[in-house]
Amino acid sequence: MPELPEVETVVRSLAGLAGRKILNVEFRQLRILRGDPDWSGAFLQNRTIVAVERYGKFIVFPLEPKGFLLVHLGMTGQLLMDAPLAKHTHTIFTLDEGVLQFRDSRQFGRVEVCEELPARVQKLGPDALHVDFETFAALLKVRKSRMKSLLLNQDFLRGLGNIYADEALFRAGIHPLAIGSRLKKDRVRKLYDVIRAVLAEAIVSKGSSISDYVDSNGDKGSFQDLHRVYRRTDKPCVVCGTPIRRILVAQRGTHFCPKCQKS
DNA sequence: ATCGGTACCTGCACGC
DNA sequence: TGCGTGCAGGTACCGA
Repeated sequence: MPELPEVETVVRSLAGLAGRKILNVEFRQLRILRGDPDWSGAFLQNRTIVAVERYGKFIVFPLEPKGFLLVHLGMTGQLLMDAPLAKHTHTIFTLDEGVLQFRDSRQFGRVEVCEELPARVQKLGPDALHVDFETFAALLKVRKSRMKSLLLNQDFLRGLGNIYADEALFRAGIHPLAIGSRLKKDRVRKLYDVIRAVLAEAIVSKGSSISDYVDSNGDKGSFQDLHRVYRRTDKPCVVCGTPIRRILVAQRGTHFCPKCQKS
């Protein structure tokens, strides 16, 4: 669920945590903790949260005097401030002011404590919202995979997921099965521009809430009302009226207009 | 080095 | 009502 716009919205809603001290942490479900619970709990105790940042789809809490708390929301993860504990509350952070909890019904999300950002996180591609055009074009030029797979690949570009990959390819008029390295420069430019546009618009709408997504105050986003192809199978294309098709690419539901989107 | 397929979970909508 | 099926915002890991 949570892709770049949703994670950005959560991060912004947690900005007030800068300066808060972590007094105690309770790991109720160890599956979602990456690392040793005793070490992680002891490391976090009495550390101060310096800031709340986004790294692709990761939420990063830099700590003083050192280290990081990382949270990935997976498909259904939620970070909530001062909310009631619930069935799927897996981690409870007691702060000097307030309580932060991690909930995740599907348990695909992860909480991780580290002294340095792990290599697998550092090696992710450039951020989808901040990459410059020349870098984006150069990376795309050497990729032979299908565009949909490529946009989902965080090692290529970090931040996009299933919703915004489909929405961006539609806006760019590019077929999800098109091969990256074969795209002409003007189409690459168009794709670059619409990726930034759709992400920026989604952030303004505070993300897309399909079923679970909420920010740390429990508020839903509204960008789902502005989706043009995602989960609009058989509905008319907003541009040409052709029924939107759904196919599987890389095992993910992929929505596109067969008339507007060309290889 | 890249790529595709599979596994990991719970919950919901749907058809019978 | 209940059951089986398919689907869901993600990533890690495996083998080709």
